[in-house]
Order: sequence, then structure tokens, then C-alpha cells
Amino acid sequence: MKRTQTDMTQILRQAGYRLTQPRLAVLKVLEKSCAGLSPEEVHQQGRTICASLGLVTVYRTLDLLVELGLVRRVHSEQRCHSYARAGMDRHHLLCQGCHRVTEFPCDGLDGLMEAVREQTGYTITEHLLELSGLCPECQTRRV
Amino acid sequence: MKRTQTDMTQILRQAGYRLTQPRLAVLKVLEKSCAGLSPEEVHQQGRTICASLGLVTVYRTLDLLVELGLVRRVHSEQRCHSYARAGMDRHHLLCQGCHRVTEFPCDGLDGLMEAVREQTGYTITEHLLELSGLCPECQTRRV
DNA sequence: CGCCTTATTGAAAAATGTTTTCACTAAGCA
DNA sequence: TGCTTAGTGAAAACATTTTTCAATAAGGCG
Repeated sequence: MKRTQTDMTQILRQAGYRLTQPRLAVLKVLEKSCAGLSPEEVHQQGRTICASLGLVTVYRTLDLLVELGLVRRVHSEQRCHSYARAGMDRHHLLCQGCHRVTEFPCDGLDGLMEAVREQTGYTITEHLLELSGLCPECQTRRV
Repeated sequence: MKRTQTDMTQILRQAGYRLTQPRLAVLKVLEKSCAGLSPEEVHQQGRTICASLGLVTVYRTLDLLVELGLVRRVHSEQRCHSYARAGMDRHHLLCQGCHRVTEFPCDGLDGLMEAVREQTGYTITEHLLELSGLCPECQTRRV
């Protein structure tokens, strides 16, 4: 289940930040895109909502939203940082066909992490997991 | 177990590439570093081995070595691309203290991937998994 | 062994991506 | 409605990566 835009603006204000037109525009753009977007793409699309939107503000806003947990960075080999709205689960499933980004629940990693901890003696505090492949639609499309 | 430098030069030549001083220098630098290095860092350190080494060549060589599977890209939030020599297992364990990069075997992901496939209908072909925390030494060091 | 061919190199420049600076704007409280 | 200050956008600075191209050297061949 994804967060609605209203929720997002609430969170922004509760954290003590002003609710501005540029921020709203960035939120809306990410809200309606199902693919991960680069700062440049957010800028392009955001201009249709807030004509004066500057690229600098896009960078600042994306950082802020990541900090607040409303948006997440998506990594990939080709383009190493795009941004997607955060859902409930924190791991990404990327479609190589349409670049759609979906989150999926991460059960079953605990055992692996425990095993690594035992073998290496590391204390593990963070993890990044991304799967990629083809979504059902893109599988059909390519004969 | 890590690959020796000799193995690495063999592979390079077998793939039809010339064995040049600059390439050797990059290989050696990555071979002796236990942390992931940025292209700039590889350049700095590589100059001590091959004085004329240019940064451009470092970029080209890193791409080549990644392509050959001798080196892997390491992702991280702060600095989104550093390079480390490839070991046998292909997942990274990063130490947030000393930035050491270790690989670990990836057993136990198959179940997770199967579950995601069933839930979403995706065909999964790639995955990126990185764990980070503190290595045993860094845990001791920080009281 | 030294020549020849061609892949590879390094410097400079261009392209790209990100951050800083600073005067101006507008959000939101009184 | 006006005031205060967070937030903005443009320009410039800075950082990173790629392209271009003449010069170099790897390594096969005579």
C-alpha cells in the first residue's frame, strides 16, 4: 500500500518543514511515477506543476524527502541513483523493461544475516537488497 | 579465496587484451587494497607503480576489469561507486569503520527470490545484496 | 632482434552531474 | 495584514566522467 500525497504533506509539516509549492510539485511527480526518476527527470516533470521549479531545489528536496523516509534512492549499474516514492517495504524490485520500481517485503534475510554474522564476526546494521528482472507485462510484450 | 595477480593477468590476455603497464598497475592497486577505492584513489595509488598513469586510463581499465569479472563495483549511500577486486562470492559486506570490503557467499536468497516471483509474477534475473556494519576489529576499537 | 600494425594511452577539452553562494520570495505565525 | 525567517532560483563553482586525437608501446612476424 502506498502513502497518499496528503499523508506525505502531513509528515513534512510535522517534521517542522514548510509546505511549499516546489516541494509539493516534487512529491506529486514521484507520487504518480511508477519508475524511479533522476533529479533531472523530476525537474522536467515538476515544471509542469510548478513552472518556476529550479533544479537546485529538486536536489535539496530529494535529499530532504529521503531523510524523512518519504522517498528512497534506487541504485543501479547504469544510472547510479534514481528516486522513487517510499512504500511500506524497503526493498526494490526493478523491471528492466519499463523501469518500474516496486517494493517487496523482506522476510527471510534474517537467517542469512545471522549466518554472515557468525562466519565473519561483523555486527550488521544496514542492508541493501535489490532484485531486477521483468515484470509480467514486459514478459508478455517481448515475444 | 582471492585470485592472485598472475591469474588476473592470464585472464586479461586470454580475453584478447594486451597486458600493459597501466593495467597492471590498476590490478596491483586493487589487489593490495582491502577497502573499495574510487577511480581517483586508484589513480593516486597507481601512480606509485606506473608514474605516467592517467586518470582516463583508470576509468577505462576499471570498466574493462568489471566486464571481465575481475573487479566489482561497490555501491553505497555516500559515495556511489567504488571498486574492489572480485572474490569468489559476489556479495559485499562493508565495514563502516575501516571501509574494508569482504565478499560473502549468498546462500538462502533463493527462497526469498522464489517468494517474490510468486507474489509479483516477475522473472528475476539479477540481484544486488550488500550488508554493512562493523568488522570485529572496529567493534573493539570503538569503546 | 628489430620492424610494423594497431590497440592503448594521456592530455586537453567537452559534457555531465552536484553543490555553494546570495539576493529575493513566500510560508505561516502574531 | 505585516513580519520573520525558511526556502527558493540563478549563476557560479566544483566534481566527476566521457570524448577526441596525436603519440606511444604491446606483441606478432619476418
